Amino acid sequence: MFNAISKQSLSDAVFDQLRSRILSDDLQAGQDLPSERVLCELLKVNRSAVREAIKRLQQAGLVEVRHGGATQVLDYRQEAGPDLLSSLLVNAQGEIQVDVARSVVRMRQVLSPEIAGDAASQQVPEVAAGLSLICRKMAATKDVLTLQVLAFEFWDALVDASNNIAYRLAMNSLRKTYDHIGGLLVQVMERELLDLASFEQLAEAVRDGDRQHAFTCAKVYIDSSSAAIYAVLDLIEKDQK
Amino acid sequence: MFNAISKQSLSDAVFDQLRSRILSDDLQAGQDLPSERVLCELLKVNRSAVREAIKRLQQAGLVEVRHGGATQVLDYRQEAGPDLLSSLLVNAQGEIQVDVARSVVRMRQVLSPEIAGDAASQQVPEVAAGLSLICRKMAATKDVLTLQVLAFEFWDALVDASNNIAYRLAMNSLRKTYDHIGGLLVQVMERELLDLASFEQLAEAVRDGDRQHAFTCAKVYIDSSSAAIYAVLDLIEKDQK
DNA sequence: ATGGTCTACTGGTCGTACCAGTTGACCTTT
DNA sequence: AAAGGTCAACTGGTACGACCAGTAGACCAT
Repeated sequence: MFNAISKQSLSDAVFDQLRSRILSDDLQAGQDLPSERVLCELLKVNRSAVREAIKRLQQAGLVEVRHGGATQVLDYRQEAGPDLLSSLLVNAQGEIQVDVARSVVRMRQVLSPEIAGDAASQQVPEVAAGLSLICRKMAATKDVLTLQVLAFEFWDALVDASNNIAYRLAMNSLRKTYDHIGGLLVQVMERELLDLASFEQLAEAVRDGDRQHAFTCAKVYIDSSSAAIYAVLDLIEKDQK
Repeated sequence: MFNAISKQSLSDAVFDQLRSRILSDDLQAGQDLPSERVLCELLKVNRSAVREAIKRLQQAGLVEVRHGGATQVLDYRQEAGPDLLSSLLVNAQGEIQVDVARSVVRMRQVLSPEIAGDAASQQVPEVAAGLSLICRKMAATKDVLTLQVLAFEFWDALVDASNNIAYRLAMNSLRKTYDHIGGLLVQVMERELLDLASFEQLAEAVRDGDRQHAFTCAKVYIDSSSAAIYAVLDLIEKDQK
């Protein structure tokens, strides 16, 4: 398999560097960022590149910029949104931050049953059809990677079906975080992925509009899947010490 | 009371306009954005302003820009994070999007009990102290506005105590959405705000490390509070028709 | 049908000049 | 001493204009 060559513009590089300095407390909250002109000097790039990077930091809730005054570093724990999770997951040394990973898994664990329940109570026939289609596709393959993709599609469909834009956007952020370590998880979740019955049962509950049953099915599945991940995270944590 | 004069830079204005065009499907997903040079012409601003705005759109997950190719509008439902909620809440005509509001309230409703439960099971003495301090402050005031602020602080402390960065960042986004309509909610939630016993009970459960009790207390409180908000949203919806 | 190549686009970078808001030192005035 | 005005030296915001770099499509040679 080939991997796409990753390119990065200058402003992206500046953004990455500043972000990681902020997230690693190298630039602490309340502190002033060096002025744009100074940053140009330090980073040897044009001011436009610096400005574009700072705009993105601002958008991400990491800094506050005031015309005429200095640009201040904010407390990301207080200001930023879940978009940050994917960059928090891996620290500057490339190590996985286990506590961040646990947080993400936990949130997914908590939301998933509710999503399934809400989806069921919407009672949309097309959704049920879509879910069982995915189930059939899952039954037709034995490749774990394909299964994982289909499983993601399954949950994606459920999230859409829940008709809740907040769920949708939140899961988008969680998904992007998963993407960073998705490879690690394939093996871990193998057992859960092969457990087709769970998916079918859940699809059935949604078809029947049985909120409670959908909730329970989803909970059983996601709890066991989460437990498997937690176990791996514990191992990683021990390994890092 | 005085209100700060709101200023807006050009690139902010460009960002706002493009964003709202995207969110209102005026610029649909898959479509190409006009080229930067054309946008300059159309909007009568410098290219830097346009570029900074586009960088922010990119950061928000609304567009994909490819060097050499055209900049494409993405499907925000699939790509964006919860940061978007606050801009989705109010449409171009200034009307509240009731379904978005319902989504946000629902997500908060679902997360809150879990947050409380997780916070309780962390068993940190300082947290318990902080919570009861806030309770005492709440008992000492009868001003609803102050109460609301304190209530927010209370939940904020709980979220911190849950020791879950994903919860934290998600609630940040939800909070920013609330801020837009916070004024509307003060009266609605008056009854819940005055219900000090709930807060105290919850604080107690957290102090005792009683996960189950904390969960239940939080659920009872947040369910009734949510119900009140749903009722108002229903009214608003009827009013808009 | 494949692969080169040329051209007219697209976004990316640069440097410089100037506009606009903030801050603090300093100097009045009261 | 306190209030307010003034000015200089910062800060970020905007503007042009030039050029670099990647893409996509038309066209041509193989």
